[in-house]
Amino acid sequence: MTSMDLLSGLNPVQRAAVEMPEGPVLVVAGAGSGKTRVLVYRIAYLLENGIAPESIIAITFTNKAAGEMRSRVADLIGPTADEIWVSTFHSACVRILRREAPRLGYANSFSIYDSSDSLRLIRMILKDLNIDEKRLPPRGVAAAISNAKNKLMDAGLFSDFADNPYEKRIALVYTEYEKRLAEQSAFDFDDLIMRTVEVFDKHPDALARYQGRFRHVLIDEFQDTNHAQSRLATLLAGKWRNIFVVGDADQGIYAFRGATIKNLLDFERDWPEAKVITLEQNYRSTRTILDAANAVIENNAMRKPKALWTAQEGGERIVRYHGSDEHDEAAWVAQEVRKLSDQGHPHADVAVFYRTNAQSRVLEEAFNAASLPYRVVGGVGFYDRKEIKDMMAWLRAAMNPLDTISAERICGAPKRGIGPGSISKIQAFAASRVMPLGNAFDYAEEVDRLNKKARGGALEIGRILAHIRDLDHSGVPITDIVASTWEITGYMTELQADRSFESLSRQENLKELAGSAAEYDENTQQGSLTDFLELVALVNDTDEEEGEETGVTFMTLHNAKGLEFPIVFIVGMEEAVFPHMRSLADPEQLEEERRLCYVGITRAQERLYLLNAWRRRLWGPDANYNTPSRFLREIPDDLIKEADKKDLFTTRRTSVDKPKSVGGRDLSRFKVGAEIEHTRWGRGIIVDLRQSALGMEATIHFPDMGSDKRLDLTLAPIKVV
DNA sequence: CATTACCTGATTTTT
DNA sequence: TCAGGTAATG
Repeated sequence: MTSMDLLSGLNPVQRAAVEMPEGPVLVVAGAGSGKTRVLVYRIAYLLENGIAPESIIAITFTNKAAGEMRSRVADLIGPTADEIWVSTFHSACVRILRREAPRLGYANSFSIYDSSDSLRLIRMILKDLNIDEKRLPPRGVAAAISNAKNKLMDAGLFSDFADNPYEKRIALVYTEYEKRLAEQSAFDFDDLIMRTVEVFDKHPDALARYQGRFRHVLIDEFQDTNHAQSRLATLLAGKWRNIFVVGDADQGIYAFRGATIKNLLDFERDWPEAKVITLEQNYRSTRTILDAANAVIENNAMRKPKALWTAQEGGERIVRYHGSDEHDEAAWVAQEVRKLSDQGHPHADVAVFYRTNAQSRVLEEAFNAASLPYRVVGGVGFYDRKEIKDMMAWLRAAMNPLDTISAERICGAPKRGIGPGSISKIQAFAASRVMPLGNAFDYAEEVDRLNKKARGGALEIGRILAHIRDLDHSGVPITDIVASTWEITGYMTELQADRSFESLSRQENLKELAGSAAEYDENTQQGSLTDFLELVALVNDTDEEEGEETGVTFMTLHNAKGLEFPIVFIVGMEEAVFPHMRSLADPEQLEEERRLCYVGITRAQERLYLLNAWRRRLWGPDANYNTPSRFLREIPDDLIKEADKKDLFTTRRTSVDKPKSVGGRDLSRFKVGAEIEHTRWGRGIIVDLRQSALGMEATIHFPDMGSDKRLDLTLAPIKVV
């Protein structure tokens, strides 16, 4: 491909950005102005001009963005693209640390602790230090440590700066936390960045290697970088000074996580010879939508003025609907989606955004009631689920015996007669032999006063871990290792013995885990278990949502960044919901909410709907009456059209159509109030029935057991009496 | 040691 | 509302 062909699809400004000579470049790119395009073409341009692919590193914020960039570059220039480092900050750092970790006294097979692992560790430390969780909430400690690490403040520095009793206590915990992470050869999320920087700071030869290699450093979404990340970028680009960053200060929505748009605003100060290019033409949205977005964002005081424009004229007016409550709001969305689909708009063209994940629930109910297809992106992470964490703990414990968090976890998954008491006995033994907990199971015979059951259980755990290691060494596909693990641990058998609804969905989840392992096996020539564990640690399931694009998409506004849809609904536009309650008191946080609103609005290509509810139940028994969001007031009236309410109630949910039979079993006799008999638990009464993803879920009260059970009717061994 | 029943407690966004 | 931790019980 010639240079002419390559660049022909770009406008003059985009093209100028792509063709910038070497040296630092800042591309200020408004929403929908072709930011990703510029990055992708820049890479292609560099390659065309003789830059070796392995000397380019492109860093994005999410795995999804990295994947997209990789495939778009591959589309342009073919398989050479594989040689380029296209990754997130975190995975780039892991890649560096896999090699350099020994310099920090870590094993190459280090574990990566996610936030729930860190929280668990912090709880243990609080217990050991005899600090009451009420005096020092673990979550707060975790947040403080995370913030510190994002600012490259290690425990020592933090202690030096701690000037009140509260901070001093946190400093104590932080110090111990770091010590234990090191003992367990584990990094938490924030460590991945901070400790990579530490390697570079302490070992000039390591820094020199990467600096020499990466002749071009490209960074997407620069406004979302935190101090540690921007420092890392600065270090990497330190030798060649070819740092090409793209960002939009108006779309910075991660300050709560330590991101600071200062990095973007100070770029020219940090790189005095920098060239700046501003992309202001929007190719995505209608004039109406863009006018609304601009009108909202203008209310941010702390902002450099910038106006996006579009060549598109007019467009549909923005539709407003005032729901009476959240159910009404959701039902209205559903009926409008139905109407749109009758008019020929595919469901996949529609997205519904909300501020918090909890809001998806009502929408799901409404869409189920209306039999409309949807998919929820994000929410409770797949890898956060118990069964997944349990399975991962087995694999992690096998690969990193120092990983105490995982070793403790597997003692109870499934139960083997090893309770807290036995664990501390084994731990004491391990300590006396200077041996990691993960290796101590094999020596259970030598542990003092361990009861018989625990002893046997521990020995079995030891055998299982050895077996997993064997499988890994003999190059067995990861899929088989995963499946073998849930077999030999007895985890799957235990789940299968239980016919409850939860158990079924857990089994499904485990199979899904095997599915992602299979995907890994397919895409990797010589994979290893460690490699797979790393992938799982850094990739959350929202990233890989290929496949069915048939339904309406539900997601949080944060998740929507970087995406676009012809038709967008934003629900819950009320004070205290959006802007979120926790931001109301602080002007800076409020501006972040406004940027979030800006992001949401600019996702829409053709039509935009903004909704609020007068009355909403957020948590607990009583409802909130919130005024409409200030962001609504900031949009000029002439861009907005009020929706009429008239046909709403025709589609209100009156009854849920339940399938007569699911999975070949006749369900019509199961009704609320019906008396049934269960082969194991005896007689019971159905107190609730609901349709679920997997079939029909019933809540059944068994008087003899004194408790309710949730069962799947298609599978549970029950019959109507 | 395991199970269960309560009982908190906390509720934003995520690599 | 709900999940996760803890206390009480088998």
